[in-house]
Amino acid sequence: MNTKNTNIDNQPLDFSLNVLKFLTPEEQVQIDKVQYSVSFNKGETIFKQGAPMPYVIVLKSGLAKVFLEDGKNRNIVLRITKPGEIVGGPGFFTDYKHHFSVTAIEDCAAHYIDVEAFKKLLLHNARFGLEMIAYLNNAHVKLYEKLKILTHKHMNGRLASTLLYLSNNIYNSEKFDTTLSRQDIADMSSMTKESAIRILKEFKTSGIISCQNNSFEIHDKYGLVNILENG
Amino acid sequence: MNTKNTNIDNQPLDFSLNVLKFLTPEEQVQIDKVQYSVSFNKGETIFKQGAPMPYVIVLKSGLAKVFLEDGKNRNIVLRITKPGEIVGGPGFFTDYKHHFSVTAIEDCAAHYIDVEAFKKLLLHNARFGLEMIAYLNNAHVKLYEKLKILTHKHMNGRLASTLLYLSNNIYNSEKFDTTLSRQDIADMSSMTKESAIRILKEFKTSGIISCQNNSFEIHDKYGLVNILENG
DNA sequence: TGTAATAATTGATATATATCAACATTAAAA
DNA sequence: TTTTAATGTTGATATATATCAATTATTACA
Repeated sequence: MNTKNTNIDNQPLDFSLNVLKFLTPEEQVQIDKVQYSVSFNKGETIFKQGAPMPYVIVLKSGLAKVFLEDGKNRNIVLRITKPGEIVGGPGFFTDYKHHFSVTAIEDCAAHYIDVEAFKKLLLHNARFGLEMIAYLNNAHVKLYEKLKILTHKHMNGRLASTLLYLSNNIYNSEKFDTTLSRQDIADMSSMTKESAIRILKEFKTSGIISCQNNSFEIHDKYGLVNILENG
Repeated sequence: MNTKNTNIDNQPLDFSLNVLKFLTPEEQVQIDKVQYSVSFNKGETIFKQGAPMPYVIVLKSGLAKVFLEDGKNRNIVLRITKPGEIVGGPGFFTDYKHHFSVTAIEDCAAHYIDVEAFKKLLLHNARFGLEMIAYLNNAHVKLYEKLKILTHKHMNGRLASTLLYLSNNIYNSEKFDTTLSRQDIADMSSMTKESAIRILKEFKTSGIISCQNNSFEIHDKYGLVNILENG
């Protein structure tokens, strides 16, 4: 954290963005009082796998990578998290620890919500709890997809999947600049950065994409889908 | 399904086993009325990935494998499910479809609970909902572990992990007979059956385990842990 | 019980992927 | 700007793992 971290000019939560919209207006006022905002610079750690989790975090602006650390030096980037998303992970109501790390890949702002206050809301508003279950289940299904891709697809397919994810889910454009490094892209695709670079070049040579430094453009989305599905 | 499938002599649910214990006595009576029991022979499909999910299932007896199908011919066995465990998967409150398949690996009996009745309980009993969230989060954390092992460990480590899982979590003994085939064990470890067989032989030769047909014995559990952690 | 079908095993080989080392480029800092 | 550090790129090589084909053991079943 740095000097930008402050809750002096605290920003209100945007309740339209996520399951928090299922809170009653009174509950929303109540939770807005106990939350506070923190800013992070690109590259800063928002929280760290294994650390205790006194807060549920809702990203307010910027992008962050959510990743598993394996104790050695290889990471698995599970997803990129966007504004409005709840990042607390499955730690709550189990061991109250974070089970993944989150690092800002752009300058970020995040709301911190006390986990006990959050729990109280779940205990008093069953509808909210139900929506939370739906939200968690959704994340769970996505993890199954990831597991299938990472274990049963070859490198080309895995990298195609990563590019499609970035284009469709994160940058919402066939053309995007990213602050992700080649290593990050490799960590999203479960391969070494050397392999990621080689396959990017292959894709470039075959005209499916173009990329230079941090600028990417997907020319043939169907081609990528085909590589993902058929090898 | 076969002639054993019947709800004529319906068995009552055992509420001590899982999150259902957080239901009130009245709710337990209510849910016991709408549930019914079904029996499956070894090898029978309990439910199938992609199928609609009108029921949450609680295994009553026997063991079943929970696995992802990738559309081709390779499966990922996520876990073995035991009596008392809720098997409904993350389909509920998302798309009401099953996101994995479940097949009996022994003769099984299962309780079927109407998913709408289950949902109603969640809406009326927030405590139950909270425990359900904890339960789902727990499953989520385990999936992270699996993801780490399957993507960052070599075959020896992955197979060691599978053997430890069977011994510690399923059969609760260093010595166990299993109804899992070599292919199942391979599917749990994300490798081909040929590779699984070769590594089992390696483990046998080095004296860490012995196995013949369906009988396994782990002689050096610490050795397996070491292989899992260090290669 | 004998026979067919299924599962387990082994070996030879091909392929996918990581590793290592060198070098180039870009970004950061003084 | 110059220098340093970090990141990206390429090629050569080693290794892990899958595939294929053949053989044997086990189970189901007529």
